[in-house]
Amino acid sequence: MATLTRKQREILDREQLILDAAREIFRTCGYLGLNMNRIAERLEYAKGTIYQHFRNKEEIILALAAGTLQKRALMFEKAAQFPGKSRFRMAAIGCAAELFVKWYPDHFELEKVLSCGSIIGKTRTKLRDKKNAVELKCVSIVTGIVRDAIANGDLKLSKDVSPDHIVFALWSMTYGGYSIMDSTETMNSMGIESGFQTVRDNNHLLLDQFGWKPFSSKTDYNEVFEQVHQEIFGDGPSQH
Amino acid sequence: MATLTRKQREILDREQLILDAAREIFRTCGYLGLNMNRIAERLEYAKGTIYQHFRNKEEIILALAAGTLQKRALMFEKAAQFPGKSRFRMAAIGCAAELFVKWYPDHFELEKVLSCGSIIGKTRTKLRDKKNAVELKCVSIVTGIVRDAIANGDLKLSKDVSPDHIVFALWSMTYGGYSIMDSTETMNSMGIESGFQTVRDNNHLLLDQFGWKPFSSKTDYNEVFEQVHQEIFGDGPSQH
DNA sequence: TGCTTTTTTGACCTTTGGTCAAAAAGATAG
DNA sequence: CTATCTTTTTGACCAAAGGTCAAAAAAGCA
Repeated sequence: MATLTRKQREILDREQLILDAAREIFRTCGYLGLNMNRIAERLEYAKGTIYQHFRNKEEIILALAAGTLQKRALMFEKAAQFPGKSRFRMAAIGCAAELFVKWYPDHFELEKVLSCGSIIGKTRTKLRDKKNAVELKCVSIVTGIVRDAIANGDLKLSKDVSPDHIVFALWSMTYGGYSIMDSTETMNSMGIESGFQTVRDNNHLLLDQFGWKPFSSKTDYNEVFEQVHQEIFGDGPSQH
Repeated sequence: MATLTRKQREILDREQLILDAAREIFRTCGYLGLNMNRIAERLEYAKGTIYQHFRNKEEIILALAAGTLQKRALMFEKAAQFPGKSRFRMAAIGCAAELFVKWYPDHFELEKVLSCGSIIGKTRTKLRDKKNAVELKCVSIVTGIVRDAIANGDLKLSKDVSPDHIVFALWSMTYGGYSIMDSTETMNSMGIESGFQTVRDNNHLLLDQFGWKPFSSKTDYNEVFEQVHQEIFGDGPSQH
């Protein structure tokens, strides 16, 4: 039948409770501190019950990452709707990406754990695909903006550069920059005042070089950033 | 006294044996598959003996990473000595970085594991500092080339850009690109033929934008890459 | 050779991931 | 409302792995 029994709904709700508890534990205790006993204890369920929802803690972590990634996809969607020139919309994506790592700092840690081969290897393909689908969505939103820019003449690509190439470049720069910022001591020895600002600048440098108008010499993209920040993301992370 | 007893030398040598065994196990079984019992068993030592060298498996992984990083520092040193224009020397660094990840693919996996807060947190500051020192060495070699370029006029920086800024940009792009390449399924859905080539291109795009001469429109940097490859790294990874 | 110091060993303990038969709760039929 | 069947929950149990340490073995020394 279409509707769920009361019990079935109860079980479904519990899944979220487990994830909430797990996220909290992961946030404070990290990968090694997160364990099934602790989750069960906190929720006052038996350990076996947790295992009915998730095969192991790695799958819980994967589900957590998929959850925050979903939020990023929503943020990207909102950003892509920023009215105005294509490059402003791309700047809005940059704003979304930056706010995302600031709003959900634990997501980065989740990603790092999941990037380890032997850890992600414990999860089922099916669940990984679910997360990958969300990630692909983020990518395709960005690619869409690039295509729009080409379509309306803001951007003319030389024939050895594709839209995917541009997306890959921005993604590399942003992901790499954030990674270095939060996991390397060496960063502190370098004379970088604000890592976030530098990543922004570098991305705009790239977009200039690709020939995407208007160039950053003509437009103050920090102003655009602030505008996007206020108008689109002014209400902070939405918790639902 | 200055010289070591036979026994002391034996112990010192054993440290390397442990690391060799651990590297092999880590390579094939990853973080979760590496454990003290297995190392001890393989070397026919008691577990307690392993613990005399390393406090836990995380410190072994850290030592392994420091080891390969040392090789990278040596490669960077050789690359920096490439004779010719400053930007060619920088291209040589790019070549070194690319060959490094190809020659020592397990290093990347080590780095990913160590980037997890709760894992790196189990290691002593002293050991982390040792690894950081090597990393800083790599960075300072690159910074040195940037300074040389400025000194001889190949590169004129606008005053809102520092040498560290350039190094950070290149590092972000390269590290980010390699990360995405080897841990994201989404990469496959994108139309990137060769990730390595794209990272190279993107780095040169950046250097062009920073105004570092000669520009990639004037010079075929793939040729420079091949030249560096042959002349400096033609003999493959040196095992010693 | 006998004593002291250093090193090695593996039994032992604890934690944690993971399983499963039995118990409890819930649904259904008479 | 009761008896029966089905689903869900439980926590005792097991195995694997991290980590410790007192006793044994080896090395150094006079």
